[in-house]
Amino acid sequence: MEKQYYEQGDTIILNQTQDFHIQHILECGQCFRFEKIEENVYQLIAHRKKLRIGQEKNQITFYPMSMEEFTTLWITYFDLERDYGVIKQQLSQQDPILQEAISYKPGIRILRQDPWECLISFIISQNKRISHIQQVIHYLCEAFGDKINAEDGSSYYTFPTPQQLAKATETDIRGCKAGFRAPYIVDACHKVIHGEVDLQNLYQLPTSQAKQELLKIKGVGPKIADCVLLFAYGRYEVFPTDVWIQRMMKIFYLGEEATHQQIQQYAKEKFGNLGGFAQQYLFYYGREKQITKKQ
DNA sequence: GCCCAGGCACTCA
DNA sequence: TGAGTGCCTGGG
Repeated sequence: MEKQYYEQGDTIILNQTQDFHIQHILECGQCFRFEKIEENVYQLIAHRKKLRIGQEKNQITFYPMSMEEFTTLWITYFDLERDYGVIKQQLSQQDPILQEAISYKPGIRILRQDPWECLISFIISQNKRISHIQQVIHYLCEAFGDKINAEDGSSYYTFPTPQQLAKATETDIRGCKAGFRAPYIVDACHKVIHGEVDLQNLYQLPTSQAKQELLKIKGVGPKIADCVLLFAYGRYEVFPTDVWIQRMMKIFYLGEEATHQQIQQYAKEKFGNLGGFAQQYLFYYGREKQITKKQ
């Protein structure tokens, strides 16, 4: 992306609103530690920071933010160097359904999140609504993360590190309303701390091997592994297939009888390295419009 | 009160 | 190997 951002006091202003919509980015189901303050104004906690992101017609503001912090952390986080225009064009060209899904929420971008936080968040996500997932994560952060006092006098909690979370017993984690997922979180802590699953090393591995590593953790199946690969490791060729995506693929492309495997195979052939992006447009579209049968 | 939600593990054929 | 079922919890 061309350099379309500049510093103004303790705010960074981004003049690139074509392929960036803060609501689409945060509410498309890829991340959970955000809060809507008002229309098009959100608070986000990531990288141990809390920031306020506002979007008006032609500009997006990040506050509080220095140019240095923006360039070292947030350009990567928001994937700002990637030209989503090209991706959207490629996907739209081959398919009217995707074209519709993309034009419905054109401002989606795939965030590059912290693998550990992403892993735990998606373990929590099974059988839960987003508000509930957010609640459990909040409890975990409050109980085991660091409390940070912001300059404006407010405070917030960081996402607990594996070491911090490992101090929790299964009972503690159940106390955070994690329910049957509590032992899964304990297992994730154990395997990560003892190096049985090396999250840093996954960056170096081919996607299929990285997936095998993630699957070693209890409570992590193909869907959650794919979500982590996509939202933390930037493996855009994966196609996380949950119930919504399954519905969409059956309704729009493959028919009711299609198996999970056929869906994966079809997505691989059709979307290739853009599978992750296609998935996210389709998912958000389907869920928002509650598409549960052929229109 | 009942049903079910952005899956997974476990069991049993 | 594949299908069926239970799971914490809270919101509709």
